[in-house]
Amino acid sequence: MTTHKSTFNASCLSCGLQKVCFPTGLMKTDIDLLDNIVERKSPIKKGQHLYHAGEKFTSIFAVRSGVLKMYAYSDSGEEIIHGFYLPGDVVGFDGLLDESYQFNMQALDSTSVCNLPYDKLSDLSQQIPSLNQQIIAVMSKKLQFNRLHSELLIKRNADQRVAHFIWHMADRFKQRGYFYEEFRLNILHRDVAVYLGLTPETVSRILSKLNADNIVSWKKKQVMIFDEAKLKQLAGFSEAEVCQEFA
Amino acid sequence: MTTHKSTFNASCLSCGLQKVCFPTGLMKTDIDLLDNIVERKSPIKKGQHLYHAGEKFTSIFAVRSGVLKMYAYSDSGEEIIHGFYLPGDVVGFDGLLDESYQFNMQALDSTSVCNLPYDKLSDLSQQIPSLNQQIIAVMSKKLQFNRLHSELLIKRNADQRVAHFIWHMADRFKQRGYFYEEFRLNILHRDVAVYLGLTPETVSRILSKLNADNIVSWKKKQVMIFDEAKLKQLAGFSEAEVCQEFA
DNA sequence: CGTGAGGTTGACTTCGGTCAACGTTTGTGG
DNA sequence: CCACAAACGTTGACCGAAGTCAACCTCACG
Repeated sequence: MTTHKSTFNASCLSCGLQKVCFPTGLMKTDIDLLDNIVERKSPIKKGQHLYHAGEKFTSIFAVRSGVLKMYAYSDSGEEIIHGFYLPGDVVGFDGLLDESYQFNMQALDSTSVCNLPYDKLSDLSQQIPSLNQQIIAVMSKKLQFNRLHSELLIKRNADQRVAHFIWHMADRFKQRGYFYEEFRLNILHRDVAVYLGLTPETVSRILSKLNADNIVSWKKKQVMIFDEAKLKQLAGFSEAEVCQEFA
Repeated sequence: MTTHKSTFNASCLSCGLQKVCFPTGLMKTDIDLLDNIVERKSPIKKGQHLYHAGEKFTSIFAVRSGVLKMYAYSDSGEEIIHGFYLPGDVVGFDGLLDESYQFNMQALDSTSVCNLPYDKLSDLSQQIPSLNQQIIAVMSKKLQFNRLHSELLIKRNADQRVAHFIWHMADRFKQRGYFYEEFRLNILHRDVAVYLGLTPETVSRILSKLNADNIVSWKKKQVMIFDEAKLKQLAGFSEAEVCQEFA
C-alpha cells in the first residue's frame, strides 16, 4: 500500500466519519468525491444481501443509490427490521464489535455502495487515536436514534408513525441535497408495517387517508409530498429536528 | 495521587468494566470489594437525583442498594423512562459522550452508590488503550438491550410486557447472587406503565390476574414469585436468556 | 386521625388487528 | 410481447385488547 493511497483514504474516512458523527450524513457532493477514492462494488440486485449476520466483518459501506434494509430474526422466528438505509447513509457498523456482522443487510432495490475496507480502517485506528472516539460518537448517535424510535412506538399512534416514517425518509434526502418532494422509495408496505409495529392493512389505510387529505401520496414506489408542513406536524417533528440514522 | 491508589483503582475499574461488558454485571461479592476501594457517597433519599440532564459528567456510579430511574422529557413534554437500575448496575455512561449527562437519574427509594470519579477514569483511558474498546463494548450491549426493548414494544402484548418486566428485575437479582423469589421493588405502577407503553390501569389489571393465577404477586413494594417457569414463559424468555441493562 | 397520592375495579369506547374478498403489479417463460 | 401466476396492495366487516373515565379503596405520612 502506498503512503499516498493510505493518506487519501485516511482523509476520506476521517472526513466521512466526521460527517457521520455530526448533523447531516454524507452530502451528494461527498459521494461524488468518494467515487474517486474508494473501491466500488458492482451494483447489488434487488433481493441480494450486502452481508449476512455472522459473516466476518470486512468493510463498512457508503450507500450510493438504492435502499437497504437491516434485519434479523427474534428467538420466536419473527422478522425484526432495524432500519432502512438510503443514499448517503453509512452502514456496516454492526460488524465493529466482534468483527462479524450482527444483522442481515439486504437490497430492496438495485443498490450500489462504496466499500471502505476494514483493514485500512483498522490501520487507521492505530494511527488516529481519535478514531475510537469517533466510533463511540457514532454509537451514541445510534443510541439516540433508537430512543427516538422507542418513543415513537410507545407514544405515537399509527397515523403519526406512518407520517413520521415518510417524513424521516424525505428529510434524509432533503438534508443531503437531493430532491425530496418526490422520490422513489422501493420499500414494501409489509416491511414498513413490521418496522413500525403495525399491520400492512393499517399502513395501507393510513396511506389512503394521507392521499385523500392531499398530504402525501405513495403509489407504485413513488412518494410525492404535497403538504410538507402538515406531514411534519403529524409526524410530531418539532421544527427542523435532526433524526439521523446509522447502522 | 499515590501509585498504589491508582493501581488499585485501575484494577477495580477494569474489573468492573469487564464484568459490565460480559454476562452478569457486578456480583454481590464484587460490590463488597468495591466498598473497600472507591469513594462512597452518603445515601440518596427517595425522590432526590443522583444527577440531572445537562450537568457536567463527573463520575460513573455502581448502585449498592435501592432503585434508580433514568428519564427525560420528550419535545412534547411527556416523560420518557429509559430504564430502572438495581444493586449491581453501573450507571452514568450517558455522560461519556460529551462530558455532560444526557438524562435525569432519580432515586425511587433510599439508594446508595459507589462513586467512580471521571478524572481517574480519564487518566486510565490514557494508560489503558483498551478502555475505549471496553466502552464501545458497553455501548454495544446497551444497543442490544434497546433492540430487545423495541422488540418487546412491537411484538408483545400487555401481559407479556408486564411479565417480562418483572422477570427482568428478578433475573438481575438472581444473576448477582441475591435472593430473587422475593424482593423489594419500590417502583410506581405508573412508572412501569410509562416504561412499557401502557396505562397504570392496564398494569394493575394484569398484576391482579398474575396474582389470581398464582404466578407472581407485587403488593406493597414487595414482589413474590410463585411460579418462575410460567412467568418466564409468559415473558417470552427463551431459556436462560441474558438481558443485561446499563446506563 | 385526615389528607392526598397511588392503586383497583367496572363500564364503555376506540384504535388497530384479523379475516376475507378482490384489485393490481411484477416478473417469468413460452 | 403476451399470458399467467404469484406477490403485493386495498377495502370492508367484524372483533378484541387496551385506553379512557369515573368511582371507590388503601396506605403512608403529617
